[in-house]
Amino acid sequence: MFLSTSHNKIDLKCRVSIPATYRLFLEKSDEQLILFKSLQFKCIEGTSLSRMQRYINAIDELDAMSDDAFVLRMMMADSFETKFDASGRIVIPETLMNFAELSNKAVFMGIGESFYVWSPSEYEKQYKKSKQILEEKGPPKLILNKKTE
Amino acid sequence: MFLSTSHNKIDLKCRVSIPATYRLFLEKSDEQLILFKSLQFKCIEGTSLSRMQRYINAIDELDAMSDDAFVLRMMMADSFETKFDASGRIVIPETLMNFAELSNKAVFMGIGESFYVWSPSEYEKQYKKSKQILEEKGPPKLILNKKTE
DNA sequence: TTGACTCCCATAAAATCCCATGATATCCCT
DNA sequence: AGGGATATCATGGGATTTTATGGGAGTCAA
Repeated sequence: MFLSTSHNKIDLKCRVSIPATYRLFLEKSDEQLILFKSLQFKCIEGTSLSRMQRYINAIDELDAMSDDAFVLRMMMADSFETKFDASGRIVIPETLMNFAELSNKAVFMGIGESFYVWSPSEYEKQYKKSKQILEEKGPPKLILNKKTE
Repeated sequence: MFLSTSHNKIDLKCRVSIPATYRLFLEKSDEQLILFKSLQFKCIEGTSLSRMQRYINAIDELDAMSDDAFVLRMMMADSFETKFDASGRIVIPETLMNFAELSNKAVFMGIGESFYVWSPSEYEKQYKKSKQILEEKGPPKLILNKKTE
């Protein structure tokens, strides 16, 4: 499970340490790490290859000319399979550095099956936004054991 | 898995470097590379021989006299089995160079089980279109209800 | 013998591996 | 429970390998 948040340094070679807990989770389940452009936010999203596989399979099930297929294919094209060096770091591809406007700090935010990588400023912005929504609307109504057919 | 995008040069002998990640994927799974004319776009499509086999099987399940079967057989006829030279390059057959209107640059776009090879201008067009769809319609439904069973 | 194609070698730039270090965190022994 | 010993983590930088690309020599066929 990808959980908790940590602020790590990006060095001149675009290397960052993946939080050890994330890395151990991937290693334990013998999974490759995939990084890609978030479709919703200005951040990188990280997840396991097998989870990404689900989206790849979906492409074949859609009408090849459909809008969803278009967007999913582009998502694959903007994805990178990465692996750790001996000390648990990955290199963030230049495309993704630019997309998420990263320079020398990355905020890792675990959200369960995947995690986000933000620039510190973008992270702050999102964090404040969620706090504000919470104040205005109160806590979300969560249905924990919803039936998933 | 064919993922990510890269812009490679086509030299005077019509040679291009296949992105190393694609090549390694094929070598690791001991697969031949097949190139053929895309049925949907003005680009070359590349995939593994075993996936091509699935297309062939699909034809057998169609009415042999149908238009679909006819078109698919034509596609087979324009397919090429290619192999790398010692430094990981392939030669793009002239038919395919013309079909995709390639000259001296090729954009490799990995979409999972296969990849596209575009001319830079055609790639741009495709890229912009998907971005526009994303803006107008938002991410595909299956991204939004990420089931975490 | 003239193209067209295939090997083979060369190279600059980039990616990756390898070793080192200070800072934490964890263990273990009394 | 204290406190030193040990492991782990995040980070830095140099050495090595791989990648993408160019060009020439050999080969085969018509």
